[in-house]
Amino acid sequence: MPRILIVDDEAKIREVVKEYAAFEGYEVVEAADGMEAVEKVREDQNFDCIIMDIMMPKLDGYSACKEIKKIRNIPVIMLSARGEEYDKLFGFEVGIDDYVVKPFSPKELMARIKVAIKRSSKEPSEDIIRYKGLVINFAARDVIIDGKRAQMTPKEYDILFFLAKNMNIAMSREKLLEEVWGFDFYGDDRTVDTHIKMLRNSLGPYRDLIVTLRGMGYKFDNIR
Amino acid sequence: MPRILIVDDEAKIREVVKEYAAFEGYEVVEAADGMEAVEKVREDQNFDCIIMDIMMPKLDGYSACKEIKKIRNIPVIMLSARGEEYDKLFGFEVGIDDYVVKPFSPKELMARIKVAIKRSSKEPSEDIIRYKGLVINFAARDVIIDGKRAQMTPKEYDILFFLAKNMNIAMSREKLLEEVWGFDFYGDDRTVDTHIKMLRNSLGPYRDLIVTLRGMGYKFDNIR
DNA sequence: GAATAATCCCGCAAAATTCCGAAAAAATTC
DNA sequence: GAATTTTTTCGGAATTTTGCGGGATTATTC
Repeated sequence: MPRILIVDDEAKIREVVKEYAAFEGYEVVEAADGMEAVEKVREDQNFDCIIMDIMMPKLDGYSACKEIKKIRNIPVIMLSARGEEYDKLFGFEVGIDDYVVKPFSPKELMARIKVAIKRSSKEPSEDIIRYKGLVINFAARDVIIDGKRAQMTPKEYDILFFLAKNMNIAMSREKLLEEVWGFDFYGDDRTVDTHIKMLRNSLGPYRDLIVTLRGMGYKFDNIR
Repeated sequence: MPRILIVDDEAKIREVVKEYAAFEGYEVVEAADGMEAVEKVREDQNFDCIIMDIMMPKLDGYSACKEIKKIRNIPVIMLSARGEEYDKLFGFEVGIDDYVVKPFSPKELMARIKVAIKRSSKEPSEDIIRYKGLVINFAARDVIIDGKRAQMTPKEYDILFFLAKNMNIAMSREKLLEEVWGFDFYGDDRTVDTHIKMLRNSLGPYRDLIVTLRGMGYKFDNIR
């Protein structure tokens, strides 16, 4: 269930949005001003979208948006009275994602929320990649295969991480040598083959995720 | 200078948009209906944004958008009368990127165009060519034919990628040998023919996209 | 200095490339 | 429009390349 945060000093507007959003299946949290919104985001970072008025006491919508974006890149949809400067509204330095004019159609707002969430969910975020029982944790530098931690050599980790981070992107041996070994490696191309071989062995049932691109190189591939 | 395409059957609306857009520094191309828009995109693919009405003769905005997205992922902003179904508008299966209600504020429209262009330019240029059920993914180095991944040899990939990247441009055998094989290839011209033959077999139902230019060479051709 | 990792080497099987000749298709000439 | 020439396509076979497994050697780490 996606969570959205509605920020407005008018309780009536919050109420309307909440009602529609609940109907759409969102969990709604309210905030009465920008300050409160920033605090809520700080406490509990997993909002999927924020709807925010511009004119608010304590901290206005622009400034609140800027602060929130520093914490986490949550899509922000601004509400404002007609006549505001559009240039400011969409100012990318503020980071506003979309914008609805007051008085607004709740249906339109809901549609825009949906789009904003969809769009943000598309872009890569996490530091963890999962594929079935394979979990690659970049930060922790470990790999879990069907619940058990995989035992890998440093090079194997490096190659796997590099390929996984560039998922579905073809990598030539030269590119791999450059990126994983470093520019100052003057060795045989075939060294890559050997390490891929060992990596595959370490990956056990997921060995097929590393696919060979004949005459070219390798790629990490989770498609099909 | 960014190029935008304005599609509407009312000349007056096109005129207004054109005026504002010109002021913002855009190059504007007009189309009077969906069919014309699709054709324009096919001919000259480098529009940065498309503004399109929904209600139009010949081909409506939805269908035109769908067609255009097959050719290339250009951001599309829809114009429509208030009261349209928002769900449909933002239907992701259609691929609409944004939406403005008629009668609209030209300033708002300009702001949204700016955002749409900025957003699309930010995302990693998708390096994907689509034609009906054929998807060529350069980065992943794979080709999908009607949902199934095609199995191709390195040379077949290389030729297809080269021809697809130079879509609708005639390529002599010499040029192909030079670009795909490399300058240091001293073999028979007819080698190209054989590989084209195999490539066509691999392309199955899309074999006709590789057209023969008698006495000259080949080209990748998505027209008709 | 023993264990572990990384690199290199060799050979085989499979895959890919090239070449060749014949058939087919298109263009040209009569 | 038939015959001829040119060009392309097709099928197959010889040749070359490539990836990978096994294993040996060298480097690194504790």
